[in-house]
This record gives sequence, structure tokens and C-alpha cells, in this order.
Amino acid sequence: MSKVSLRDLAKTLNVSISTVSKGLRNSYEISEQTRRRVLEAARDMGYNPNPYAGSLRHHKSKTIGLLVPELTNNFFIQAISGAESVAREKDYHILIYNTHDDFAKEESIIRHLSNGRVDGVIMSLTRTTVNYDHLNDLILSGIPIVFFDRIAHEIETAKVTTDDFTSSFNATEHLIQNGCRDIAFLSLSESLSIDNKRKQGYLEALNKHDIICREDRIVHCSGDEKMNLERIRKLMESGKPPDGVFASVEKLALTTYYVCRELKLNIPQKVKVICFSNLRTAPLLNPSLTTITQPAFEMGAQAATVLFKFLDKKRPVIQNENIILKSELILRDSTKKN
Amino acid sequence: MSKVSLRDLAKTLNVSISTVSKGLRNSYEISEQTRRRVLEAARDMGYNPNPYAGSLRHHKSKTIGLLVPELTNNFFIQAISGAESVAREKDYHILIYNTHDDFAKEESIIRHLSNGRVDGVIMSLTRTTVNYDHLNDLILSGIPIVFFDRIAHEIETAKVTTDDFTSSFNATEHLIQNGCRDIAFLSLSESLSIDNKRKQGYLEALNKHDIICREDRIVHCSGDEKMNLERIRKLMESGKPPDGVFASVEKLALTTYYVCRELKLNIPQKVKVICFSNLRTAPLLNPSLTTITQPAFEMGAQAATVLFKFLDKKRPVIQNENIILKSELILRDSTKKN
DNA sequence: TGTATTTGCGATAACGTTTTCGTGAAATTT
DNA sequence: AAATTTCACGAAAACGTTATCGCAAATACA
Repeated sequence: MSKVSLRDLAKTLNVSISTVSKGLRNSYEISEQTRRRVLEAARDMGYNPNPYAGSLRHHKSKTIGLLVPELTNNFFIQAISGAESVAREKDYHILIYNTHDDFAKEESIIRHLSNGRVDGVIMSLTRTTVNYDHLNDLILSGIPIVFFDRIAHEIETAKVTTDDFTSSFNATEHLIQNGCRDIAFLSLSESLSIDNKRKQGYLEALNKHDIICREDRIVHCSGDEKMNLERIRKLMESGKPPDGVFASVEKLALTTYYVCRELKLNIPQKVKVICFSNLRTAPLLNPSLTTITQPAFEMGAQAATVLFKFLDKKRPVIQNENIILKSELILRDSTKKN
Repeated sequence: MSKVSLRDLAKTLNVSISTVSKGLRNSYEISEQTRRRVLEAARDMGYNPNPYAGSLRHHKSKTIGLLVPELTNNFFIQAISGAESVAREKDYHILIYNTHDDFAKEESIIRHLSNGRVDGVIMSLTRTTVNYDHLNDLILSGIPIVFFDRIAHEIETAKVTTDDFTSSFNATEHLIQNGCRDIAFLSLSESLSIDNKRKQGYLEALNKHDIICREDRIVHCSGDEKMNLERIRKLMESGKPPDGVFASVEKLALTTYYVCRELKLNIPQKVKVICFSNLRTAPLLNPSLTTITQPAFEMGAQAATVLFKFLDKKRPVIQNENIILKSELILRDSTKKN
């Protein structure tokens, strides 16, 4: 069971290494008879080609890197799952990296990937990514990137997102139609394009319904859970708390739930809550949570599909392309009309 | 920005490839002066060593494989996260594989990993893994395996689990103490050792309190969600449904929630529910869910730590070792006394 | 029968490293 | 001054593949 190489096969078959190699790859140069002998011996001896030898020769690793800002997040996990399912079909392997929403980590990982360890990268940016040099350098070194969700507009490549503006607009309008007049927006990041689009959708809906948007209703959150809790608590415990909360991401909505419970602010009577979320338990929450649910699995799968489409070509430079999938607004009790 | 190799560095520096290599690795054979020249040039030209060339030489990939039965599961994700954090510290890379709880897939993946792609494997078995040949072969081929949670007792290696028997015993006793006399056990698998231990703990607690355990109260579930739903519905809609449900895994508890809602069986008044779970939203469910929560992150981290401890040695054969961490019983409303 | 073509295989270089060994010059010792 | 050691580096093999090329033997054609 210890590793058997082409050389070993060649020795037992009394042929050359090249004959074995060609036999295994069904080369036309090899006679039917020896081809069979080779295949049989390979099976019997449990031959399993060394992937790194091949990678070295071909400058192809059959591996892609997947960078996500967090792992313990349903959205990213579903996206990973989608990418994995496509990769498996294509016989590709997936190296997974958690950037922990830390720009320095993202930079370091990306820089380390330019050596051919992966053939391509699928990623979602960090909350604080402002500089794209590392990404451009990676692409320049011949390794394509496909973004999903948290994309970098500035980079010319394929990007898979959802209709963030529209769904935010609809979500906000839904709150308004159900009686909200003072809606807070919980933002994850000021630099992230999706967060800005979501904010734009929110603002546009307010505008359409002639609701003035108070500057202090936009709460800038961070990666620090404790700080987020304090900010949201501060928002909600003021004399006149908002009557609606639109959380840009799931975890901020959950924090809002905790705060409301603590302050005995009834959802949805006192305050309605809506958010982007891929929580499977949204229907089981108390109250059940109205969500904008992104097709996360599909996004990961699409990103992988696009990447592989280009990797199959000889010169993998991915042209600019925006793939936009539709999110689904799922109405539940947290935004029910009083 | 296109790849720069040792040869390129050597050419521009007018030295040999070996000098460059040694310079980069701080060999004592190289003078301080040229060492600095080499380091500087490497930095300037953006040298990034090809990992596969090194792997080929050293028969070390600096990569481990992580096999889980499902990805969209909080427990496994937290475990992956734990393993990832340890791997990153050690400068190891993680290849992730989803077996989809399918034994054939597990077998195929494991067989493909025996070629040196990974230096070691961390895994949790499939629901239906009954044959361990592929695993033994992998170990025989020099690639160690560390199990976590769904372990294979029969294989001599390190295993990270939790105190499944004790926590199941305690969980069941908790139900009994809060008034349950007819407790159902939702089982995930008949072959999995953890599931059996959990069932043993359940039975033992019933036994201690002189409660006869009806055979039909043990519901054997599968990977098919629809079928599970039907079985649980059948359990709950009988004339005399159980007054307590102990789910071996999270998703079965959630299905129970759905069924109870559908049948208008109030939790916890009519039926109390408890389960193994790593759901972050357990406190926010309606009603909040009493859980036995495993230290998933820590389990993944421990598994990785043990694996690396052995990989650092020259001959990585891992001796039998059972690392048992404690789960936590977190009481919430779903098991509240009437 | 002699020449041209095909067939089936082997030798070898290459991928980018690391490492062992050899070697000439300088430095040190006798 | 001769012998020895140290120093600083280069040549080359090796890891396990794949692919290009060359070359006999076998077959085809005239």
C-alpha cells in the first residue's frame, strides 16, 4: 500500500516509464495489448498518480481557492457548498481560507496564492478591503478571480451578486407599507459596494415615500459584536426608538432581537425587523423573521461555473461580467402590520 | 508579475540556482553578503516559491484534507473553523470535502487522497459508513487520520468526541425531572457510534427512573428530509404522542418544531423538546430550544492540533487516543416544566 | 527484392525545488 | 613554506510526471 509510481509499474511490466504513462492516458502510440497490461497492473498495484508531479509539469493544480470573510455564516457556507458541488463535478479541489473579515489576512492569503497553488480564486471581500493591489497582482500573475456578493467593482472580471438595490428598496417599502415611518438601517461597512447598494435602495424607498432620512438612523456597525450590541442598544433605548429596523446582514438582525427582548420592545408591534439572511430557522424564531434571502448556493455554484469556463481555456483572463441573481423577500411575523 | 523562479533569480544575480536556494533558506554555506543580495532580489522580483515543486521533493504537501458529511450544519462548520484556525497558525492549507453523508463518496474521496495530495486527514464519518477498508488503506499508505465526533472506534488513531453518553443521560433525566414519562428518541443512524452512545444514555436514564422504553419510541431517521418529516409526523399525530422528544441532531429537532406547529402541539406544554445542537439562534426560537451544545470549534481545533503534533514527527503513525470534551446542557423554554 | 511508410516503444528533457557532493581559493595551522 | 582546514559557491541528481523526438521493426507499396 505504500506509494507506487510509474517507475514501479514500468519495472514490473518490463517496459519504459513513458510506455506506462502513455498506456494510462490511452495514447494512440500504444498497442491495445500493452495498454491493457498497463491498465491492469495499475489497478492491481493500486497506482494513484502523484498530483504534484503533474501540477509541476502542467502549471495546473486542479485546485481553486475559496476566500470568505467568515465561515460561521449561513450565507457563505451555502455559497461554499454550491461552489464545492460544481468543483467536484469538474474534479477540482477546493482550498478554503477564512479571512476573518481582516484586510491584512486577505492580502496575505492572496499574495501567497500567486505561486500556482491554485488555478483560480473565488472570493468575497473583507468588510474593510479598500485597496485592490493584491487582487490585481494576482490576476496579473495569471490567476483569475471571480467575486461573489462582496465584489470589487473596480476589477474587471466576473462578479456574481444579487439585486441588492431592488430588494433593499422593496424591503424598505414593505416596512413603510406596514406602517413604519422611522426606519433605521444597520450597515456593516462603508466601503463595501453591496452595503452601499443596500443603503441606496433603502434611501430611495424613503425618498419615494417622502420620509426624511435622519442621519443618526444609519448605524455603522463593525466586526466587533460587543460594540454592535452597544450601538444597537443605544439606537433602541433612546426616548423615541425607530419603528422599523432594516439590517444589512443577518447577525445584526439577531442582535436587534436580543436588544428588543432586553428592552421589552415588542416585535413587530413596537418595532418591525427585516434583514438579509439565509437562516434556516427564520420561520421558527420568536417572532418569525422576515428576510431577504439570497440564493447563496446558486451564487457559489455560478461563480464556480464561470471560473471553470475560463480555466478550460488556455488563456484564462476573465472578461467583465455581472451575473445578477434574484433575492427573495419572504414575509413573516417580524414585519406584520399592527 | 508573471511567475519568477529560482532560475530567474539566479540569472539576474549571476549566481547558481543552488546559491539562490540556499541563500533564501539561510544556509550557513552562503556568505552574509550574497545572502542579502539574494533576499533583496527575491523581494524586489516578487519571488514566491512554487509549492508543488517543494512537495514533490519532500513528499510533504503542507495540506490536510477535511471531510465532513455536510457543510450546511453549524456543528461541522464550527469544527472546520476550529481546524482552520490551527492550520493557519501552522501554515497548513485545508482541502475541504463534502461527503454528503454518502458512503460511496467518502470512499472515493479517501481513495483519491492516498497519492500525497494531503499529509493527513481530519474527518467525521458518513451516516452509513460500515466498512473501514478505505480508511485503513489510507493510513497504511502513510497518511494519518484523526476523527472527530463521528468516529470509527475500530481504527487505532486519535479521536475527538464529546461525552455523548453522559450528556444524553443528563438530557433525558432533565426531561424526566420536568415531567416527561413518554420520551421519544430521534436517531440519525444505527451504525454511527455517537448515535448509539446517545441512545444508550437515553435508555439508561429511562431505566434509572423505571420508565419502560417502548420500541416504537425510537424513530430511525435518515438523510432524506421528507421521509424524516413523515416519520416524525407519524410519531406525533398518533392518539397518544410522546410528551418528550430527544433529537440526536439539530435538524431533527427543527423538523419536530415544524411538525408540532402543524399539529398545534404546544411546546413545551404538550411536548418538550431537547437536542444536540450548535444553533446560534436556539435562544431566539419559539419557544427557545433547550440544547446540548458541543464545543465544536474546540473539537476541530483539537483534532488539528493532534494531527499536527504527529505530522511534525518523521513517521506519522498516530497512536490510539480518545480526547473527550464536555458538552454543555443549556436549559431553555422548550423543556420548561408545566 | 528494395524502398517508403507505419507502428510501437524507449530515451530524454522539462517542470521548480532541495540537497549532497565536489572544488578552488582563502585562511589557518604546523 | 608546506600542509591542512575552512569558506563560499556550483554541478548535478532527485522527486513523479508528461511530451517530444528518435529509432528499430513491421508492414505496405512498387
